[in-house]
Amino acid sequence: MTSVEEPARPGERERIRDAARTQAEILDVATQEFARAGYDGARVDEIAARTRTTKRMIYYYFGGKEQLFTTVLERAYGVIREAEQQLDVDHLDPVAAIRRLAEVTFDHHEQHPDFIRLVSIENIHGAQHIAASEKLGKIGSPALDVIRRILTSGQESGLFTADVDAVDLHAMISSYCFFRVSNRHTFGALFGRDLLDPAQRAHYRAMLGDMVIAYLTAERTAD
Amino acid sequence: MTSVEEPARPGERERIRDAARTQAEILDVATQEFARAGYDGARVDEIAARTRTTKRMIYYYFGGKEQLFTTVLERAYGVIREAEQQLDVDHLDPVAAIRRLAEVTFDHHEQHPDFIRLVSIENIHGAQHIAASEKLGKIGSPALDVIRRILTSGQESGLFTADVDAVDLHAMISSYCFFRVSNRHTFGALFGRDLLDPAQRAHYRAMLGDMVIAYLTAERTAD
DNA sequence: TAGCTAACGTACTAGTTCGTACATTAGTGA
DNA sequence: TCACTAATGTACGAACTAGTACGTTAGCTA
Repeated sequence: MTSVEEPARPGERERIRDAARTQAEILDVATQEFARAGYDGARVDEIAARTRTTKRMIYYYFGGKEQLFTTVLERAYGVIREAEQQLDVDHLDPVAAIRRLAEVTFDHHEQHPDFIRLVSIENIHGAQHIAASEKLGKIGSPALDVIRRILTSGQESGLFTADVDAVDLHAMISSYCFFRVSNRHTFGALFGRDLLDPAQRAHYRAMLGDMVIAYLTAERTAD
Repeated sequence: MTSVEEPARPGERERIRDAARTQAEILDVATQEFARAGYDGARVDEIAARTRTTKRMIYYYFGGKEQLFTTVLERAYGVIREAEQQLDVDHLDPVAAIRRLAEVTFDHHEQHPDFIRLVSIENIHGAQHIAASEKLGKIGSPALDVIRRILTSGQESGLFTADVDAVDLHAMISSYCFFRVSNRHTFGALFGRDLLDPAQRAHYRAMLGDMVIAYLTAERTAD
């Protein structure tokens, strides 16, 4: 979890009333509850019960279930973006840079299953909350800029032969990482293989990198 | 839709009572409703209202909402399996066969968005309905057998260098095809690109084939 | 330290939703 | 054609659930 709970730094005794802490606590629990049960399956009463505050405060701070979910989404996407901004691969050659990018994406998806579930849920609802959000609409993805730079560099040097742009490549990498987490349960039930098996982790991680590099550098028949 | 409605073959006048037809009609509508709104978002009353029968019959034939969803899933997976059984690529060389397999998978996902949504929903609920289903547990995938054959052939001939088994490759192909449909909305909202844009269809279809072939046939550093 | 307001809690309601008790009839087999 | 049962319709209830009216208080500021 991306818990923002500060366990009352020593010396600073915990106040009874703390708007920021209450909001953060609601968002933490709401994230779990929405990820657990989906939008309609989530219960506002359940979220309230698992915080130190009451349902009243959810409506006081967030307005309603719908806006609460939107805020949960906004915060979850914010975490991703922050992580993407940490990404520094400019010192690597294009092939190594792309592999590194793929690996970081792979790791990040694995480490944030709740985020994956929220995105799946948002897709079931046609991305209506993203559309309704001021914050989520306009902000681009830092990862996309990174991909764009690597891709240009690789294509100019002739290393990369594939006819793709940054968004395409991002979709390719994301689909692999996302599916592994989002479809873990049905895939496991139907094929008897746990895509998140720790023993297989390195294998799947390498597979992604190999796949992307192979695609980008494959010999193409001129067309 | 996989509508099973037989519009009363001429000469055979439509009976008032027809168990098979009633059940099929319920399943058709339930498929749409569950795919539209998710498990908890779906309304039993809404399903009933959109059939020519009543809610009473849903409980009469299926027992309840939960079992109805399970039956909907069973039928949806059945359709996929049937399609996979049509697949005949044994006359093609391994490279062409894999590309054909990828293309058929690509097409099939695109043509059955409701199925994709149902699987996404089932994953949100931890694949509990698949686990509860007698039918869904044991049946393997015909596509897997096909992949297994192609892979063996390609690896024996030295064409394929990648260290993957059939399940891995199936996951790789599925993830690409699945994501394109399942995450269409959030991806579109965030990156301004519709992955299902008809004008881009051929591009994405070729991209998948290129990717898989490149991965399977890439020159490997011996390890 | 007084008072003001943001922050909070309790108790309730209106509407919804899954599920069922009970009554009825179409169609079939003897 | 008669009786029997699978198939069907109506009406209702119990439980849940998002949201709110109203009252209270912690803690800051003048």
